[in-house]
Amino acid sequence: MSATPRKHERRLPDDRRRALIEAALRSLARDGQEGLSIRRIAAEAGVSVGLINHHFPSRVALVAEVYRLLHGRLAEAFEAAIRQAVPEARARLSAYFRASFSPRNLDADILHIWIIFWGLSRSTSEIRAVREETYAASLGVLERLIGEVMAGVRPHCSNASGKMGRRPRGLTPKLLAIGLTALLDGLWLEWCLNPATFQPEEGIALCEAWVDGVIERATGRRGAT
Amino acid sequence: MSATPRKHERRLPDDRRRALIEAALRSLARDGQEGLSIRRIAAEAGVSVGLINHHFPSRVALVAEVYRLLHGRLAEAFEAAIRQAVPEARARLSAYFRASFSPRNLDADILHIWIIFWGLSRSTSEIRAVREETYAASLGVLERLIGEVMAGVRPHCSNASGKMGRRPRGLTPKLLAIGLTALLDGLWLEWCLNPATFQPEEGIALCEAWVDGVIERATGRRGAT
DNA sequence: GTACTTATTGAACACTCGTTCAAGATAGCA
DNA sequence: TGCTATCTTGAACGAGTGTTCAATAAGTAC
Repeated sequence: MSATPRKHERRLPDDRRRALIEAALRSLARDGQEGLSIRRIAAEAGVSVGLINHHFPSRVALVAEVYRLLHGRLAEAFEAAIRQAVPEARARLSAYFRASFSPRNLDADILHIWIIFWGLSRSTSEIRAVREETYAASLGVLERLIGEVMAGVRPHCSNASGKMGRRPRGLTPKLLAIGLTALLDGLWLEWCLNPATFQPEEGIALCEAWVDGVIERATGRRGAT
Repeated sequence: MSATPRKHERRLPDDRRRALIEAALRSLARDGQEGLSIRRIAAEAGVSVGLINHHFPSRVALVAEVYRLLHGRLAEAFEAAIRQAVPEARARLSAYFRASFSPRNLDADILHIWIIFWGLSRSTSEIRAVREETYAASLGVLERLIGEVMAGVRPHCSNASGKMGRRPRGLTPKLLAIGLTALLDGLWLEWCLNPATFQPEEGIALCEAWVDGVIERATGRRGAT
């Protein structure tokens, strides 16, 4: 009646790689900086230390894959939220904000991982490269949405007191996307350092106000009533 | 004829402490995360490893002092810029932005140190406490300026902390200060991760647009610019 | 059932880490 | 010129690091 006394289980390289990446993500979420340790990742995956270097050329190669996985999950969640929204660009931006501050994404343990990645990207060119690649992708999504809002879709908010100032020059959709990304990153950062600073709905309100105020002004048009 | 062959120089505790804090700051700026090492800090200060624990109870106590020093320098620079500006609150806010993106403050090596502090504040309560303390101080400065801009109050008038005016959607000066801080932090972060993403004057333009658009809207008044 | 490929193990290596503490050096004071 | 207080040194310690690699074992093909 004895079960097979296997000492370990062999898995296909692709399966094992994915399992290691996900274990590393959990280790990072659980232990922060210290979760980067090969031994902790191996323990989290239920595997010996040596296995990681059998599937990844180095530790940073694994971390880079964790970066890609985490970005992919977030990007997928945001794009799903956008797809489910009303087709107007302005409404889709709102959906993006709601997704950004939804309980599902406001996970301090996960958000802290970005801080670790940012720290690594200074000295580790491989991590820096992944950051560039994922930042450009995120920026592109926002740039397109902002461009659509500026181009023709009427803002659904009204501005009772009508006079607009001079049209600010040089606020291109790309620069505005950089600004909005900075605002979002800054709010995420503050929220994960101290969730008591503001409420999620206040974060959304700040983003909405940014769009209503800054994009509308940059477009040089009055808000349609 | 022979110079005294002293093996080391004794210094007063306060002098030595300050020298160690400044050496730690240089070490952090030079080597990033690895610059946190006691041995690197000691080498940067031209001192033996053991001395640090003679003047500081632990390594994090020293790092906390570096945090305070760095914040103090930045805060001093910003407040000097504000003081030198025209007394109108809006102009002082602009001076704050110009100081924020001046070449003197846009030092990637220094900005990277904030990332290290943010990372430490997750696991180290002492660092987290310093972050709270300095964040609250920075926020207070911006909150006061934003409050004055919204109220249309001149800086020398005593500012009663009563109601400042109608604020349609709960965008209080404090919440707006949180948003502006997030925008500034996000822009600093992106700039130090990749200085090629935007130019300093573009960063200033984004902040100005934020004030012109968001604060104006929150106040329910038309633009002052 | 045997041969073979290779996923997996874990000890070993050569570091770095923060902290401790006995021993030594220095400056002020007598 | 001692004497003394204490600033300073640096070896030692125990623990942790990423990576390497010979040995092992699991699953597949024959």
